[in-house]
Amino acid sequence: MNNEIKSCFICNVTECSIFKKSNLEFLKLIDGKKTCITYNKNQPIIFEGSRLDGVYMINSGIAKVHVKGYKGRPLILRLIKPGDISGHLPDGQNRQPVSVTAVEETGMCFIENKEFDAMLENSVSARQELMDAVKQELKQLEMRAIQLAQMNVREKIASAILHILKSYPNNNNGKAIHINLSRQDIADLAGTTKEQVSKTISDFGKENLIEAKGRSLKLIDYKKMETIADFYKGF
Amino acid sequence: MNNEIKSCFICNVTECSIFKKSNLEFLKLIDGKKTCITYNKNQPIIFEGSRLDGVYMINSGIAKVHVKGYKGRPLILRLIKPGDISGHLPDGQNRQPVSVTAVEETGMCFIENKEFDAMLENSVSARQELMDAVKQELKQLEMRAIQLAQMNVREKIASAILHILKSYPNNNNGKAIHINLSRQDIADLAGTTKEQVSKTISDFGKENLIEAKGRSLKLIDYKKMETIADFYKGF
DNA sequence: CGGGTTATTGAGGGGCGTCAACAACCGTGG
DNA sequence: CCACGGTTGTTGACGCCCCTCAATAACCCG
Repeated sequence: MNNEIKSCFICNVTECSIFKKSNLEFLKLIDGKKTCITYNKNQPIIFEGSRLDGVYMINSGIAKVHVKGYKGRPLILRLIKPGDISGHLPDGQNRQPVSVTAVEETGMCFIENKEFDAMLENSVSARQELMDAVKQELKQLEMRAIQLAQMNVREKIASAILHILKSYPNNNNGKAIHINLSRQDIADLAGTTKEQVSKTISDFGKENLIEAKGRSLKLIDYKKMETIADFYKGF
Repeated sequence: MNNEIKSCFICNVTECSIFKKSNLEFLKLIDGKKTCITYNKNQPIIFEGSRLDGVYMINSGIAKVHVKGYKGRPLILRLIKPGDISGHLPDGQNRQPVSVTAVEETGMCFIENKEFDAMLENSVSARQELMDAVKQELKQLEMRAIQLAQMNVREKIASAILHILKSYPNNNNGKAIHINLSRQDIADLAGTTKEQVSKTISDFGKENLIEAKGRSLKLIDYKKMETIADFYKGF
């Protein structure tokens, strides 16, 4: 967990959710105020229910957004990747509604609420971008609800795999990637059990849709996979 | 669908999501600009995918928020009641992400985007309240995701019934209420089938938790019902 | 190498979706 | 007013999907 500060001006994140239109003065302001933290694999970043006096931006790596669900069972709402924002939606009592945990080694930029709020106060476009990001989250959750309610296990797992692959960079160059997610994690993402995940992934392998062995995953037939998870735009 | 304008100053909605802290000048501004519309039972108000040049506030009645889900099957995300806002979250192409349909006769106040945006522009507290309302929606959707992913049918239907009753005024005075929702609607809310809803409601009747006959519904044992839907805060 | 975690695979059974038949309800028109 | 057809609700039978349990294999890290 090193703390080397990376300047916003050399930030390699091209698709940033809320600083897309920020002008130079703005970046300058933020650049001086933020801190950068690197989290290790499986290291918790935000705890559901805790208070947090600022906002995180993912700079590198991948993290999972999850909640403690019914009877304590975890549910992974989504994976987040560079450019995504986190911790910006505390509830009325200023508590975080979700947990965030690093999946791969993950670099985070942190801005204190004071600075963040001041920024929003002063910029119409920043407010606009924040609202757009939140809308995006709502839309995504809406899709999750549909998936969980109406898909069968096979379809849900196909969707989960596609979501995972989309979260990893270079996912479509035909190379196998190593995902640091257990079968249980995939199950918690798809809304099923780890055994079903094992069996279904094995099925997908036999059908030549993917090549999967343990945590190494390679997509072979993207088209067919999307057909199974017949899920247009989104998640 | 009459269009008589009701003044904000005599508005009977006590728990309004975004005008709670609005001062008098503010109400005065809005009062002149808004229009009021009454929708009949089952009448559509907002179409998913359509464009809408303003924002609705429910003034009276009940409406369902629903989406076209997987393979066209509907999913009801939630019921909304007086004080709730709607249509305020168009996506990037200015399209509505959800449909809204009147369940009971429903009175709506409509404000054009131009006025609404101007209001937000000018008021920190209005922005705050809008953001809070959106956060609330996110939290609620999060709960829905957990329900749909992790509860069994009995639990989901118990949750759905409690949600319905909470949406109706005077739900806890021990009187039967008439809900204009079909078994299919309840199924689309709970994430199951109409037959399961019929059977489970029948079970709940035998267990003396509710008295239900057709669309008349009376809650007998709230405590026990909540235990089944063991679902603390929220939905 | 060894012990603990994780993954795989199969067997078993129950929950729940599907189908079907019947009953109840509701608005319409004769 | 009753007849009637269409929609909605109820109930049971059936069967399959998928959860659970368990045993074995593979993997990972010290």
